[in-house]
Amino acid sequence: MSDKNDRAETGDISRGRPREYNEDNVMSALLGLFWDKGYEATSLSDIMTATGLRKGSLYSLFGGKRDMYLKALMRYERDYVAMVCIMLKDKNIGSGAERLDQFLSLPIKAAHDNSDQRGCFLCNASADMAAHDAEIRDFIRQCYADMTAAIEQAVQESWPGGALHHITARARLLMAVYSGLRIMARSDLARDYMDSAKIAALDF
Amino acid sequence: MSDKNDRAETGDISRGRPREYNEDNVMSALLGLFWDKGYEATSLSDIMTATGLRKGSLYSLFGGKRDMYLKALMRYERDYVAMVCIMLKDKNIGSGAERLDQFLSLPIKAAHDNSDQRGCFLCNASADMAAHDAEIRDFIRQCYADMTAAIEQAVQESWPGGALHHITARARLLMAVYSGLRIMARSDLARDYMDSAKIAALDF
DNA sequence: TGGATTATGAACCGATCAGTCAATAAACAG
DNA sequence: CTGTTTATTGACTGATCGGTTCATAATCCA
Repeated sequence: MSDKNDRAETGDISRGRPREYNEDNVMSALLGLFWDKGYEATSLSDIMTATGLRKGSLYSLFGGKRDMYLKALMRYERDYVAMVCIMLKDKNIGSGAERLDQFLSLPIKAAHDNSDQRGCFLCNASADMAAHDAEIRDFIRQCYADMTAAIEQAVQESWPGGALHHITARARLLMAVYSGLRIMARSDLARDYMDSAKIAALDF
Repeated sequence: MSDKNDRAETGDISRGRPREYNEDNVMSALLGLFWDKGYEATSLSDIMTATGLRKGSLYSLFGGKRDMYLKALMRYERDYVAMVCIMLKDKNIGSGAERLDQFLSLPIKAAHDNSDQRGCFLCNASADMAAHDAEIRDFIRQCYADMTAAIEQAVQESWPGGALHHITARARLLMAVYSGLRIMARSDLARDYMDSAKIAALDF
């Protein structure tokens, strides 16, 4: 629940009473909640029990509930989106085609190997908050753009001699397939459905 | 606001005070609200103002808010999903390939010709409610299955001699692309992004 | 005209919502 | 020790939540 050595760990030398919590754990709990339940269905009391913090601490750390959501989304970008982008661009992992296969396997592994029905928080947030919050919408759009650019690198590698506009288009297609599978996974989409959609997307 | 002739219109011969509203209009308003804002963000008072009905009438017509949502989803199925399925199967409209083109044009037309950022209510509901409501999840899954079957017919027509498992896989792929574009459209995805994803999905 | 039946509207309900605040506690500096 | 700073806590706020109840209104049938 509390890390008394937070200050020592982080090298924080600020005065006053030290924090009893670890901000990283708080952010993880916050992300888990919003990822699973979305914005409105997550209440402050849910957040209090999940983080172990009281409102006073939460509101000294965040500006409000919406700010908590945005920060959770930013953490998702840092911990998940960025890692996927790195994977898609890392030639040490495998060929371009292999990395694309790994990319489209993510929704399947999550849903059926890990029984994780939460889908992709980015996609959920797009459905949930994007249409009514400009700042969140813009952040999501940037994440999509980053992922698409990373996909494009893998596509380019897997398609020597492909025209640039074809490569771009194919990357966008794969981004859409990924998002679609992630959203459909929330409805318990069967594994063989996802498998064959993946195969069709990669058989090219 | 009210249709005094509702009874005459519908041929309703029930006794008692006649309804002052048209159930079809109420369902349209309900669908519009949940489609745009999702379940939790839509309040009873939103529903009252949009439908013009008071809680008394609403709760005599529905079992509760969640029931209103499910009925709205069923209406979406009837008015949108079913029509898309018919279009995908109707040979009078065009070739299989042409119908698939029309199908993947739906997200683009909605988002950019009609400036409709609501996406697909089915996809939104999958992100919003499916993970925590079994009945809604099953209904959504059935809608996906119906759409996929309709897509499969058009794919089969556009791909004479294609092996059945390839046709099935391709239909599932196109269903995922559609869902992905619909979800990404909630974040104001650029038209040329959607266009090229569509072209890549159909260039086969 | 007088039940019987159904719909409507407004008041009302306890619960919960996000958010605030002031008292208290725990650290450091002097 | 005292004073300063920051963190934690729990009580409190007004608003709103989904839902209920009941008197009244409007229709049909007899």
